[in-house]
Amino acid sequence: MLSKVKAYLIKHDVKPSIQRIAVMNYLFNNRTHPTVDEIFSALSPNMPTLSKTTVYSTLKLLAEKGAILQLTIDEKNVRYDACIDPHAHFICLGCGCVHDVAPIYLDKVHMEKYKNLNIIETQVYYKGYCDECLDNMEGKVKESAEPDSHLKQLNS
Amino acid sequence: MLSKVKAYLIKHDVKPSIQRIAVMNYLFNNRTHPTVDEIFSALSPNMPTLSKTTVYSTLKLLAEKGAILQLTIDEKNVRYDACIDPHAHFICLGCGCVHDVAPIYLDKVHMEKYKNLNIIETQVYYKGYCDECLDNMEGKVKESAEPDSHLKQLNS
DNA sequence: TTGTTACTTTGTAATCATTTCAGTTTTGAA
DNA sequence: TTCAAAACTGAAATGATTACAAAGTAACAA
Repeated sequence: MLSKVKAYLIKHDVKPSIQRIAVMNYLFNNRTHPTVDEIFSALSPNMPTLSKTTVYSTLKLLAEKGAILQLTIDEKNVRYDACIDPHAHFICLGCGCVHDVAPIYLDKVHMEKYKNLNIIETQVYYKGYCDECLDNMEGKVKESAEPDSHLKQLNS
Repeated sequence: MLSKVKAYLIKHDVKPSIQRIAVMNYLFNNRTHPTVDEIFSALSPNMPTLSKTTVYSTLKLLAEKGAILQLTIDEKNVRYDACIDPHAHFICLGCGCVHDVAPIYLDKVHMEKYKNLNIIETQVYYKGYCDECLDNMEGKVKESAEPDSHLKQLNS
């Protein structure tokens, strides 16, 4: 079962230590874009000797090797994503949850124009309020929470 | 001269104090996406009583009111941008410089699909190496600095 | 003008995510 | 088995950001 994770690490030029397998496996099974703390807290009970420093260094290594994505959509905490296929992210300004938002394709003509920029990674972040939070607001705070001046939709 | 800045603040429902005008004016004149520290260090000499806390709270207020943009493209520091028109950002993984990358238009069909997400802000971040850094590399480290596994271009 | 009230600014202290580092353990090749 | 390199650990340091209480300022009515 974990041999798949092991193979994945090796494929990405990461030596598969117990700790690295545990972190990578957690990310495969938890697509909630967890923070370092969440990952550490989840693994710690079953791995009492695990150090948070190791979680930090492992995530850094995995991101460097392209095995995972590092998201800065949340100003408070860096989040990690095992899905490295092209897709965008949505964060709810109410509850802070982060969702995948399916593959995004940027305008071909536009991308052509910036070929010379040597882009090796693209991040698309959407910020707004999820359905659940909107329901909880029920019009009362909604207005003040969404000032027009915040509207910056980039669709043509 | 500063009355324009003043009017801009009032337009965005921000009371124009001396400090707020100074911060906003700095952002208007410095389109380098400065960090809190850069803004504070630049203003401090001419405003010896200015507190860094004030710079923090002012930037937070301005962003909340939609007068400026808050960028999390740089993992180290939050950066601020006086230009609130739709545009994307590029950060150089070598020197850390941040450039504007002209307006980006996301695929219309795609956006239609996510109308229900109540998106009120969109951020598009590109990461790569600027020309200057590429020149300095001259092929030697270039290879190791750009592993294929990092390639995640989102253009179709 | 004076008094009152709310808002803003200031500086210090606290917080919290992240990094550094030195010592220890593990791994893997000879 | 031995040994050097790599990985892990935990404590301490760092550095950005926030909390907070006190001082200053603006608005405005009496």
